[in-house]
Amino acid sequence: MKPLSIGEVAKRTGIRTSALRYYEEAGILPTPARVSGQRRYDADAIHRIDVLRFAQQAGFTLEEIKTLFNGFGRETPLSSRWRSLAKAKLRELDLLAVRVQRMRHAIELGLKCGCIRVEDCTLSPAHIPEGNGRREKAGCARSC
Amino acid sequence: MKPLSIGEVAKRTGIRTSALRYYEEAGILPTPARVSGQRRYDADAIHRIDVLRFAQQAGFTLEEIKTLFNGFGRETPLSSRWRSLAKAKLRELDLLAVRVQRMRHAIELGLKCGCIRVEDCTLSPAHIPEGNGRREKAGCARSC
DNA sequence: CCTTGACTTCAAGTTAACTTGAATATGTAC
DNA sequence: GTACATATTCAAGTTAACTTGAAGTCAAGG
Repeated sequence: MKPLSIGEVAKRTGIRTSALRYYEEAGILPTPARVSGQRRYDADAIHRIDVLRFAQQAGFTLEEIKTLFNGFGRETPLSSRWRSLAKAKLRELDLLAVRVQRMRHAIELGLKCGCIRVEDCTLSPAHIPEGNGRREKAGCARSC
Repeated sequence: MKPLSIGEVAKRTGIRTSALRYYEEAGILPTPARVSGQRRYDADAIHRIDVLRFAQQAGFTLEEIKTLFNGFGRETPLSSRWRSLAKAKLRELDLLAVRVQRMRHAIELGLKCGCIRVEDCTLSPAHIPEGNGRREKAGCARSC
C-alpha cells in the first residue's frame, strides 16, 4: 500500500486533518515521513491511528492514550500498559454507570413533582444522595 | 429565618460564592435583595438554589435549568416544564448507559490483546461499533 | 485609627479536544 | 501556464461551568 496524504488518511479513518495534526503536535502520534513538506502516512502509521481511535471510543483520554503509546518506559509490552490503564478505566466506568442510575432515579422522582411554581417544588438535593459536593472528576469518562 | 449573606448560603448549600454570582450573572438565579451593596438571600431564594442543585446533580445543564426556571412562557406550570425536559433527559441517560456498556465491552476486549508493540495490536475501531464518527453530543449528560 | 474578614465588580484564566482563519506553498488537471 | 484543490504553519477561537486575581468597599473588634 502506498503512503497516503493527510487528506486520504482523514477520509479513510474519519478523523479530520486538523485533528491528525493536533495529535502529532501533542506527541500522541509520531511525526510521519515528509515529501516536500507534506505528510505521508504508511501502513504502520495508519494502524496506530486506528488503535488511537479504538482507545478513544472506549473512553480513554488523549493523555492516557499518549501514556499507552509512549509511557511506562520503552521495555514494557503494550499489553501490560493496556492492562494497567484498562483496569482503572473499568472502575471509572462502573462509577459512571452507578451515577447514571442515580440520575435516572432522581429524574423519575422529579417527574412525580406536580408543582406549579418553583417555590412550591418539593425537590431538594437531599433526595438525591450523591455523596459529597462538587468538582469530582472521578467516575467520568471522555467525550462527555 | 433571617436573610443570609452569600457566604452563609455557600456554607449551607455547598456551592461556592463564585458559582452563586455566576448563576446570577447567567440569569439562572434572580438577583437577590441588597443591603448596602451586599446580597441577602431569603428562604425562597435558597429553595430555588436547592432545586437548581437537584436538577444539576440529575444531569441537567445550566442552560436547561434556566429554561426550566424561566422559559416556556410565564403561564406553563413548573411541573409540565419538568416533564418536558425530564423525558428528553431520560432518553439521553439511556443512550449514555448503552454507551457505557459498549465502552466496558471494548475495554475488556482490549484486556485480551496480548500484543507487545503497537504495530502488533489487533484492535481497531471496527471492533467497537459506535455507529458513526465523531462529535455526537447526544447521549451525553452533564458534569462529565 | 487600624486591621481583619467578608463582600463587591470586572477581566482573564482553566480544561479537553479540537476547529477555524489567514497567509502561503505545492500538486494535479486541462 | 493557469486554475483549483490540497497542503503547510501559527495563532486564536470554541464550549461549559466555573475559578482566580486585582483592586476596592464596608462593618465590627481592639
